[in-house]
Amino acid sequence: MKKYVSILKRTKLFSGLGDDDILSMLNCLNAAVRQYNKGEYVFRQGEYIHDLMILASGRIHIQKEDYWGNLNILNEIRSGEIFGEAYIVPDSGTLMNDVIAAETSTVLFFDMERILTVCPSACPFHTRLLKNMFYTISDKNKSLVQKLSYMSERSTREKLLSYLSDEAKRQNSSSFSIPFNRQQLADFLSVDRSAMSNELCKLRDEGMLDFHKNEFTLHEKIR
Amino acid sequence: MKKYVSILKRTKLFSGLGDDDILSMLNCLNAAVRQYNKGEYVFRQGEYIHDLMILASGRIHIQKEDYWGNLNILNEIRSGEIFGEAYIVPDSGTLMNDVIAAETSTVLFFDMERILTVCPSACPFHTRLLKNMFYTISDKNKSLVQKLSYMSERSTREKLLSYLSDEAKRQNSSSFSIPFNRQQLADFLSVDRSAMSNELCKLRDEGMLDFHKNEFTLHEKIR
DNA sequence: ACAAGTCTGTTGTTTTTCCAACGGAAAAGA
DNA sequence: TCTTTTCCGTTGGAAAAACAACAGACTTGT
Repeated sequence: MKKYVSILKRTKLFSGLGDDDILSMLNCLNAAVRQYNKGEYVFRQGEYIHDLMILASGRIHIQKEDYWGNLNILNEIRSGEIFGEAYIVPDSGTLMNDVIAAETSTVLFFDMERILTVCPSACPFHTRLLKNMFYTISDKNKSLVQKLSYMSERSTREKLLSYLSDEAKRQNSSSFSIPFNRQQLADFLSVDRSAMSNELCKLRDEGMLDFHKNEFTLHEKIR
Repeated sequence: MKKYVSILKRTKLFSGLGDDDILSMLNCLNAAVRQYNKGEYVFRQGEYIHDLMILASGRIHIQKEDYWGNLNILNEIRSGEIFGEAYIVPDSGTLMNDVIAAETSTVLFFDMERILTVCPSACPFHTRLLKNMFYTISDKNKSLVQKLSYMSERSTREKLLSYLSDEAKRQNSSSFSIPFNRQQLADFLSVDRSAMSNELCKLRDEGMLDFHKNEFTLHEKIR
């Protein structure tokens, strides 16, 4: 278990905790580890989940296969991120998606029940962990709502505007950079790249904004 | 405060707790109440939020106004639901949306810091509250991810298929009913009603599914 | 410095969605 | 029962997005 402490230290869930604290908590929380090879299933649609997982290394895909067999990749979990947090409710039903290792991955499992129940020995850092966990889930929630607000726009143009508008707000400046290239932005907003590129240039020609690579500048509306 | 206990009892956050427990916890958590008239702002974009809110009565809209002044209603909070849970992270930045009373509303405010810190008097039901809160947020998270998966489909047809497919899984039957009429389903999936209606009929004509009003039946793919 | 590969804008065609409008069926109300 | 309203499917034209294909700019690696 010791070798995972340095990894866990850098995750949101264990931030602010010392090596010894983490190590003692791994016992306290009854943590388990498992390795998965590329392509191996971590969970399958229909299973019940009782643990919270942290991906210690590797890359994991949350996939969905619909009634007629069409496959879709919903989310990519990267090293240090948690997953399964949406299924910690006792009667939340079975897993809707498949969870598959996209490359060789190491997963840590934590007993949810233990995390939520303050341990009898009054493990002193449990409170900190609880807070961190709230923050992590709450943060994930926030970004989900935001993404939802972009995707609920009807047109590519409006999706772009709402996303860029939000980024300007978030970075508190009408000039800002985004963490995507064009293809990634298109995937993020679920639109066609070339159509999006086209729309971006129209917006530029109309004087709404300017951009150079990933640097964007929004302009005031002229009245 | 007493008059709110009966309302709170029916919320997920306070489920499983007795009247006296709730009342003592309202003190423990330093709860505050405020009334809002229709059209009044509860929060404005740009504010910092430190509390978790429960809507005791009324209806509240989470709205978004983009950089150029276009308005969008993102979410409707109904009586008994929580909101603001996405902003409990200390450095989560300022609120991205406006929060407005859609009708006369009563809002209860809870100090987040107190909820997350086990109170010194070891308030015996605090642990239960913490669990409930995890469950509530986690549940919200789950439904957000699901909705996101429908909306990330490119076409109306695929949005319908992924939603209906999921409902069939969830209700564990290829025959099931949905809680929407056509217009509501279209709003939920962010598509045009008539186009969606059209697509539904095409799917029916192709033998993929059948429906009568809100009752749907999915058919196996013929190979 | 050169070659190979990636990223981005552009264009024309096909496909899909949006929009407005209408009529029939069902539901709600008087 | 009769009227009014809501819901739903249908249609045709306008608008937008998807798709395929390509060329120039920029990167990367050798």
